[in-house]
Amino acid sequence: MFQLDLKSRESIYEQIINQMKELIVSGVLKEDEKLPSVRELSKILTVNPNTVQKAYRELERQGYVYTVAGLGCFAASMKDVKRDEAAISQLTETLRSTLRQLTYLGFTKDETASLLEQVFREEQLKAEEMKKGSERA
Amino acid sequence: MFQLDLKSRESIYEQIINQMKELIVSGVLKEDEKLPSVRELSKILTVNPNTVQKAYRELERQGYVYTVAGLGCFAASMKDVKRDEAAISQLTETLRSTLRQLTYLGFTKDETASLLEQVFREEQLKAEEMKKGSERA
Amino acid sequence: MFQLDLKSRESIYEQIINQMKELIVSGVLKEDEKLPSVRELSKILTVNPNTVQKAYRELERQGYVYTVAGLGCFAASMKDVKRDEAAISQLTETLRSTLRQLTYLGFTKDETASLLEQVFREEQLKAEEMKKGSERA
Amino acid sequence: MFQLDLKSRESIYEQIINQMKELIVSGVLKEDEKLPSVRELSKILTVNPNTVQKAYRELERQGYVYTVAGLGCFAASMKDVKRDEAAISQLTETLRSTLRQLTYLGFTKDETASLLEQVFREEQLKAEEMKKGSERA
DNA sequence: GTGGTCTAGACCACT
DNA sequence: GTGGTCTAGACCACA
Repeated sequence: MFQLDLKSRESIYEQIINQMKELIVSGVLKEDEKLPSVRELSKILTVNPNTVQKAYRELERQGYVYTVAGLGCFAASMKDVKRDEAAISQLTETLRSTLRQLTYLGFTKDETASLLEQVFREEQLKAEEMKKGSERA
Repeated sequence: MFQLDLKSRESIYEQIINQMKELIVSGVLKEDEKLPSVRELSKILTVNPNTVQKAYRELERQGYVYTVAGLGCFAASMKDVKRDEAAISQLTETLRSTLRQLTYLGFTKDETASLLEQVFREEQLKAEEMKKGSERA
Repeated sequence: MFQLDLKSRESIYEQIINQMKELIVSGVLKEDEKLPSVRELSKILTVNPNTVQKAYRELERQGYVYTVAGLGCFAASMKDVKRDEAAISQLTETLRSTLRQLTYLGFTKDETASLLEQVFREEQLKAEEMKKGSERA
Repeated sequence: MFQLDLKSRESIYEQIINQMKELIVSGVLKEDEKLPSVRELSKILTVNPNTVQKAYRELERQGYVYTVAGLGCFAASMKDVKRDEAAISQLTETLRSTLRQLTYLGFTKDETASLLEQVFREEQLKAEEMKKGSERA
């Protein structure tokens, strides 16, 4: 279910956040479906509960999940996801920076465009597979 | 010449690296042209010399500049820039992740594509301006 | 009759307490009228009986209801409600803190005052409606 | 400088957040002025560094401070404070609930209004005193 | 059982 | 020195 890479530069709690977003957005976790509890997930991933907690808290702050103390953490409606300007402008800045880096490395516009196309296709395939996987289950 | 943003989440030495790359790749700094010394640049930017030092070392490692002991740091030939797979695969991973984040926020494929197109154009304009600016000088 | 919001940060038993107070103070529940039993209410609200139990205990402690063993829980006379200093001082502290937070967000005195006026009016309307509703019944 | 109440229902990191907001909004901490470091403040308050860190992080998220890794945490411009709807609607809800509680305790509208007036005046006086205190220093 | 807070350490990257 | 992340425990209130 989860793939953590301890060697990655992405911190553990960020990896948890992103993979959980993937599950929620792709619909594997339906609205109001319960997420694994903090302790449960921490055992599965052999990570400290605090690390999972940190991820869950950030997910709640961004509107992907909601929390009921004593009951657990649940997938929110996609309508509740906060599409705030700050997040978007930050992502476009990252996008800009990444594209710039690629041109520094000598990538032509065409090379970059085809790379983009490839990434797009891969993501789409991945999303479809996740959906099928959850439907089969 | 340099625009440092202390409030940015990008670390200072990364900002220096990226802006120096910009200057080299765009041709503002010609091949074999001398870069400002570590001390000089650290005074201009009012940052710690160690920070500039670190940026220069990384630029050298990536082949953007070369160092001559006792003389200073010089812009390398663009042929020397290491187009190493590691850097590229890391950048594509960042790209992939960024695009994913955008879809999480509800961006459709079209919206994302047009955002990309826009970023592309902006970067191209910026590059052209820098070129003109350095030609005028 | 009851509106529980699981997504709220107010705990469930607090929501029960507050809404029951509303019913008692507004007169929808007359003096000495029987409240639904713990089991009954827990089924209606689909919450844990312990949660309802806890709410009822707290309501009794504050003097809003009284319990007769074997018979159930009844609305107390409003004279019995404990207007204890502790509760009041805590509420004023909360009030103070909330108003402070608003000024932090840049609310001017006028903005805050008009917000207060609005909240006041809404609460009054709500109280009147509840009264009418119970008189019609 | 700081007054922590370990017995309070308000958690430690929330107390730190609120008191720091007070200092920033009242102008005791000027724009771009450095806050005490995480470790420093944790020693002063005899609290765990993680607790202070949690507070600082939340302050940054809300726009009251900005962080430069390796340098420290600095007071942000008041323009950067995020006046987002979520925060405001939550505060009005708290306001509503508090006023309701007061009416339950038998407070008349007049009593509540005068209480409000009093809170307002106290806050204003406090703000003026803090300002004078910091000007004297 | 659940999440929320807290302590007392540790290691890392950056300035 | 700075903040950022993480571990390994603990205690609390709530359901």
